[in-house]
Parts: sequence; C-alpha cells; structure tokens
Amino acid sequence: MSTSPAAYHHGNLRDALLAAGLQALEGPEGKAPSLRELARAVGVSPTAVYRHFPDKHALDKALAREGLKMLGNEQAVAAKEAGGGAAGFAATGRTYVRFALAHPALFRLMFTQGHPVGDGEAPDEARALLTANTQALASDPERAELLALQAWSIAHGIAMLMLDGRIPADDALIERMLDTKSVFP
Amino acid sequence: MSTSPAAYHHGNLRDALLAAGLQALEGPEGKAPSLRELARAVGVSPTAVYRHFPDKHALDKALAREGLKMLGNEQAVAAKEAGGGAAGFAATGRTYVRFALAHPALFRLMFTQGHPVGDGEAPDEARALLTANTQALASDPERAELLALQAWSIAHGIAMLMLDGRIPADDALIERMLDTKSVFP
DNA sequence: CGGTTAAAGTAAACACTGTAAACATAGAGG
DNA sequence: CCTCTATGTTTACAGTGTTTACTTTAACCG
Repeated sequence: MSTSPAAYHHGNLRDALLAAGLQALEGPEGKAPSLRELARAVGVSPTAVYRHFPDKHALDKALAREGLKMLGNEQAVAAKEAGGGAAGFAATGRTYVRFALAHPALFRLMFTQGHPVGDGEAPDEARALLTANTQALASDPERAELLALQAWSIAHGIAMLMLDGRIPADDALIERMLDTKSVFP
Repeated sequence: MSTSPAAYHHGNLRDALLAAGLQALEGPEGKAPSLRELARAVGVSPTAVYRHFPDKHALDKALAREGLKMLGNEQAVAAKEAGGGAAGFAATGRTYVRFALAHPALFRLMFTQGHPVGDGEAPDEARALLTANTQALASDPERAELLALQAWSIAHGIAMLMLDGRIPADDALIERMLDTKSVFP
C-alpha cells in the first residue's frame, strides 16, 4: 500500500487491487474475493493481475499482510491508551479478538495461508508488541517468551472458535476468558 | 459412516464418498478435495453426489462431522489411559493439538465451516469430555465452564497457529505451553 | 409373480474460477 | 524522435459447483 513505482496505464494497479480486496473482505457475509472479481472491480482484465502478482496465492498473501498491519496498528494504539504494562497487555488481547470479529473474512485470510505470511519483509508489529509486553510481566526472558505464545494462542483460539460459531461471540465472555488473573497465575 | 439404508445401485454411495473424502484429506500436502474429484475416486458421475448431499457444503459438513467423531474418540481413549482427573484433562489437550498436526487438512475443514457443524445430531464427544473434566478441577460449575472454554481456546489456538506455521510445530513446545500448572492457577 | 413407482445414477449444459500464450499499447529514456 | 520495456488485452483451456432433463434399477404390492 505504500512502496510502489508511480503510475502507469492504470495508475498503480497493485494498490488498487489490494484496496478492492480489503473492501470485498468486509462484505456482509464476507467471502474471500476471486481474482477475476477484483479485476472487475478495478476495471481491468483478469490477466492484468499477473503483472503484479505471480498467482492468486500471492495476492492473498499481500492482502493478509495488509490485515496484519491493520491489526498491529490497532493493538499498538490500544496498548498505549491502556497505559502499557499489564493493562496494556490485556488490551492487546481484547483488541485481537475484537479485530477478528470485526473483520471475519480478512482475519480468516490472514491465518489460512499455507505458510506464515510475514516472512522477511513485514516486521509483524503485533508479534513484537506481544513479546515486549510479556517481558515486563515475567521473571526470565525464556518464561516471558512462553507466556507470549500462550497469550497469543488463547486469544487466537477464542477468536477462531467465535468466528466458527463454536463459542458465542459475546463481548462480556471475551472479557472473562481473557482476564489475566484468571488465566495466568 | 454407520447408519445408512443398505445398498443400492452403487452400494451405499454416501459412505463411499465420505471415505474417499477422508482419505483425500490425508494426502501429503492435503488440500480439501473437490466434489468432482471425490465422484471420480468412487467411480460415479459428479451429479450423483447430489442424491446424497444437497450441495458441496453439506458434503464438507459431513466430512467435518466424521473428523469430530475421530477426535472425540482419540481424546476419550487418551483421557482413559491417563487415568482421568488432572492428568486426563492434560491428555485431552495434548491429543487435541496432536490430532490437528496429524490431520491438518481435516482439522482445517472441521473448523472452517461457516457455522458449527455438530448442530443437533452429533453429540460432540470432545466438548462433553472437556466440560466433564473441568467440573472435577474447579470450585463451582460456572467457573468450570469458563475453565473449559479457556482450555479449549488455548488448545485450539496452539493447533491453529502451528498449522499456519506461526509457531514451530514442536512436540516439546506443545507440552510446555499446555502445562496445567503454567497456564491455570 | 409382474407392473408401477420412486430412489439412484447419467449426460449435457451453464456460469464460474485460475492460469497460459500471443499480441497490443503507451510512457520513459536514450 | 524512436525504440524498448513495463503494463494491459484477447483468446483459450482445464477445472469447479450446479441445474435440467433423461435413464436405469431395485423395491413394493396387488
């Protein structure tokens, strides 16, 4: 969404495709958009997409990266608003689950690629924030890392199970399930 | 897989389709099989499938139900072998994550339907086992129910994140992350 | 038994999808 | 100005889920 040549025939088609993709993913019963659907939305032939992405999977990965950026940003402001520390840690968890419920199709796409999407280029702010916050809560760094993984897992599990309708998507329930004193000693 | 009329033209096509589906889901880089692919594997025309399932989604849901049964069974024997109680509880968690790693495509299918799959008919043994085990560990029933949801979430989160390559699929790591004394007070 | 009927399966077609190959265009740079 | 390369189009192909109309076959029952 940020680093691209300039403007050619279309005027930066790559970004336009990503924007259309993100918008499509917010639809009422948000399904993952097809390549041709996005090409149509942008007003371009289906094969034009292949000048910017090697295949559909690459497009999906790029969309997932956008989603990870959005999530990271939301978590960062939530942590800052909560004042950091344990409160900030809890806030990032809440924000994680709420993000999933607010953008179900996007969240699914983010975690449904075969292999991790942030490999290399994307710093994955969410992950960095997570470990940073747990460092302050645990004794040794190794234990902090374990705590980070556990916290991530429970938030991710709640999000996924709620998205799948296995657990009621109740806001108060999120609060209780993520209550730090209840989950971690 | 169990209750079906008898044998008609094909000889119980429904079960054959499910069996072929489960087998396809175990492939090396297991993708979700297409309807036509399953029809081909069973030696039947694509449209024959529609005599037994209203649409592809229904077929997928049936496959998911089979997966849930398998998971429930594995968890039940694991809990029994561990001798019930806290040890049994921990065993069900380990089994849950290991099942996901052993049958990645099936597990994804089980939790990727739009709406819960065990609605009504399937008793969801896994879920029953979970609450039963937490009842013994908590003070009041309500707290036990919360504990059950938390335990389910963390196991599910670990499984999903490992499937997506976000967390190394290390067996020792599973053990540490699920350690009851570490996660729950 | 033997004929009817409904369950089970087939064939052809349609609107999609992702992708490849060959061709067209236009904007940048020498 | 003219060329070259990045960008985009056309056409085509194999594959998908699904509908419609047709055929077979097993079971039922008088």
